[in-house]
Amino acid sequence: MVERSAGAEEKRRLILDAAVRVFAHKGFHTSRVGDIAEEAGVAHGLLYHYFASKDEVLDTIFRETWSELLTEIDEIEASPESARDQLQRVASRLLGGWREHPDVIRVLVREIARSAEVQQRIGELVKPIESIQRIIARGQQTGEFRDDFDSRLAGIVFYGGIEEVLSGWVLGQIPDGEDAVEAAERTLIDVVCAGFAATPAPTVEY
Amino acid sequence: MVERSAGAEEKRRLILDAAVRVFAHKGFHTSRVGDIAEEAGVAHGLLYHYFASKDEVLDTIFRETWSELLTEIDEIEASPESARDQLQRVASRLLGGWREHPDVIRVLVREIARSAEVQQRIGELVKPIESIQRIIARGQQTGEFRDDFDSRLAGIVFYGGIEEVLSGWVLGQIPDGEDAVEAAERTLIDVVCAGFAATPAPTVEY
Amino acid sequence: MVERSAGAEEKRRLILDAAVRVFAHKGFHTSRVGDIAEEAGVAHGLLYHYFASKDEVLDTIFRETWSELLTEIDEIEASPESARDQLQRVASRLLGGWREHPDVIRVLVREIARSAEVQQRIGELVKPIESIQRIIARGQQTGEFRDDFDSRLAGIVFYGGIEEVLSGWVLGQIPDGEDAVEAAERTLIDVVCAGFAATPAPTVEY
Amino acid sequence: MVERSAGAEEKRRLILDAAVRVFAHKGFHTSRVGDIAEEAGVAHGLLYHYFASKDEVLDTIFRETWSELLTEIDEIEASPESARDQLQRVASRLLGGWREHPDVIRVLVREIARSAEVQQRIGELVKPIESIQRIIARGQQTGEFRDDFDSRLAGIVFYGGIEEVLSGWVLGQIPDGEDAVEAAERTLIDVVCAGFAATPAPTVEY
DNA sequence: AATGAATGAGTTTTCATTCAT
DNA sequence: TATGAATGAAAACTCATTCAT
Repeated sequence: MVERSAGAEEKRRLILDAAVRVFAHKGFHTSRVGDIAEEAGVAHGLLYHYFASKDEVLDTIFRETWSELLTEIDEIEASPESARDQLQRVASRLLGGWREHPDVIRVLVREIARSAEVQQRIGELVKPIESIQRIIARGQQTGEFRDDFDSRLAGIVFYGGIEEVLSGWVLGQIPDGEDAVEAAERTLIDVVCAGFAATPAPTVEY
Repeated sequence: MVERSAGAEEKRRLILDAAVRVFAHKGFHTSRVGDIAEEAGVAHGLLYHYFASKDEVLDTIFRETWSELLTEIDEIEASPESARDQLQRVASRLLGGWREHPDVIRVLVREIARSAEVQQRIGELVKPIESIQRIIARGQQTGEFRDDFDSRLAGIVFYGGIEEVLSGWVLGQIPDGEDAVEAAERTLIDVVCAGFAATPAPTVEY
Repeated sequence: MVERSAGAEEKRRLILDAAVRVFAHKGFHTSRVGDIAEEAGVAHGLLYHYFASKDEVLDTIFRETWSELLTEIDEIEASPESARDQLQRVASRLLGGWREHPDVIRVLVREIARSAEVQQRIGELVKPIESIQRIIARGQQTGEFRDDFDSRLAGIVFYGGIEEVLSGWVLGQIPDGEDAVEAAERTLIDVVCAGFAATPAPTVEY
Repeated sequence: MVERSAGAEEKRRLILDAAVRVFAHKGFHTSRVGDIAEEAGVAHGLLYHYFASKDEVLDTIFRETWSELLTEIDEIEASPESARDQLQRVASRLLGGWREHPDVIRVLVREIARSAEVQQRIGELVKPIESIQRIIARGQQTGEFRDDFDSRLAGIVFYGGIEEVLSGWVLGQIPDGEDAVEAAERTLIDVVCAGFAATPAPTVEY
């Protein structure tokens, strides 16, 4: 990364933050470079001083957010806590992001998570899922979770639950209040982890 | 809706099917109207004989697929089966679509499900979630499920699990074999319904 | 001209009349062939059964109206009346067309009179002006009019006066009542012929 | 109106002048945006930097020309001259435009003056006629003109005469030499004002 | 660094015309 | 005759990107 003056770095941030807001509200493809520049209060030409293309702006948003996230998830995964607690903290981290940076989440969920284009450019997208899958698998090995289900699929289901809740907030389908995050987190963990739980498996009788 | 000759209806289908394939492979925004026409083997002008715009083609794809889906889900919801069985069948229907019409699912998942543009045009997108939520709530009322969790959030989590599995297939992240669908379905139901289940509730201690 | 069955001729008229209405309201370039067909209540393909192109429809409208007009003007020019009376009748004929076929006049004034394209195809457009110019010149020769002005220019001015009045009606700028036509005719003749008149200003008495 | 750099303003003019030439020779509807750009020697995209659409280019041409014209006509109307002299100067100004900017006149006459589309957008089109009508009416009040004719209709006739002369030049129907303008002006005033005149037909002596 | 004028490839859409039925 | 499905040339307009200043 090239060393830049403080003022320059400021402008870069300005553009990046503006891009997040614009992408969040209009979608990547529908957003024009001029929109971003206008939102940032700079001339659109300046964007090309800091980024090679509109695509690179999106990539950058993702990477900056994601790398931080990945670090934290890695730490959680490395902690000595129970699998259940680890899952809870992962969910908490992912859902909590919403309250702090809703627009960033909007962009991640809508423009990145399901886009094949970006998917190809960025392999890191699936890393959180992989962490979750490993946590579950470890929970199965330690006997904390029962082991009669596929941890890979279960990880996907767990992660999908998180993403859908985020998506619900993004699209305004579910109430998004002060304690909405906590409620969502609790429900998710309660329900899914109960399903994972080793013991008194529910006596399902058909 | 205008009455059309049989031959004309055929061409309309041709274009619609071609559009599904093209959107599935290149994404809506990246697909050109000419691509669709070429794939369908017709002149691009013909597309505008049947549809008002490229957008309307996407809308139509969604609506035709979705209305059929909604009918089936309504039937499931109205059946006298247990909540768990109903959920299983809903999941089965949603996941089963992948095997039968993968490209349609691709388009639904990538272009429609999370797109704010389409979302605004189409309120029906959330109906399956609502069905699921009602099924869960009813399960709680009958005592089949425990009632110490929020059925609305739980519905979202369940639906999210389904969508993420589909997404995994769409993006090629999880194996997609002959029995992948059945496996996914089983895991989903096993895990999540176990979490819902009334008895030996997990001893949650914070 | 090809002999046609009575029914066929009817359809042709239907289309032609519809075209007049449509051109009058939307202008030639802005009118689509489909608009004409719809207005006529036939399929747009049929138009090409009777006319070679959209252009030919406009040409036909012009020719059918104009040839009748030219015949009448020729008759007026050949009559033994005074120049002033001839001019009055020409003006009367041109302005009177408005009451009977406003849409035709609309099309003539707006789409044909000033269009270079049509102008080139149709030399007959200027024939009324030429008649007027000859009538004036003859009035000068007989001493009815003074001869110290250019009859060609005067003819143009006279004709221009007529056209502008029509244009005023077309564009809704001047009142268009029952007797508007007569009033316009009188003013035109009063004023302009008085200007042409050889001697002592016209004592206008009705 | 946005402040622009001198160089930018130059390019804007370049495009506007090119548009006048192109519209004058091919007509508005037949001219492509690319033609204008080519004539101006710029990329067609630049046109959209300065104007919102092809329509706006036409509007601008009209407005810029017309507002200047209206100012001058207002000045004439406000002058202490006789009605006849005022009419002469108005005619002179309108006809004189032809010698100076024939292409602008071509566009005004053919594309704007009688177009319903433009008419609706621009109410100012009729202002010169209104000035003429007021001048005539004032002439009637002062006794300079007889008052037994409708000044509104007379104004239209007068203006129509002017427009038709311009039209004759535009369409190449009347000779357009060095002194054609002066001749036309003289004939118009001679004839029409004589018709207006209160008393014994004008003894025109040069 | 910063601006915004300038470029032009690319896209949707329109619509006159043809033609099989 | 009559229909309307089918064609495809043409045109307006967009917008990411470049570059002179």
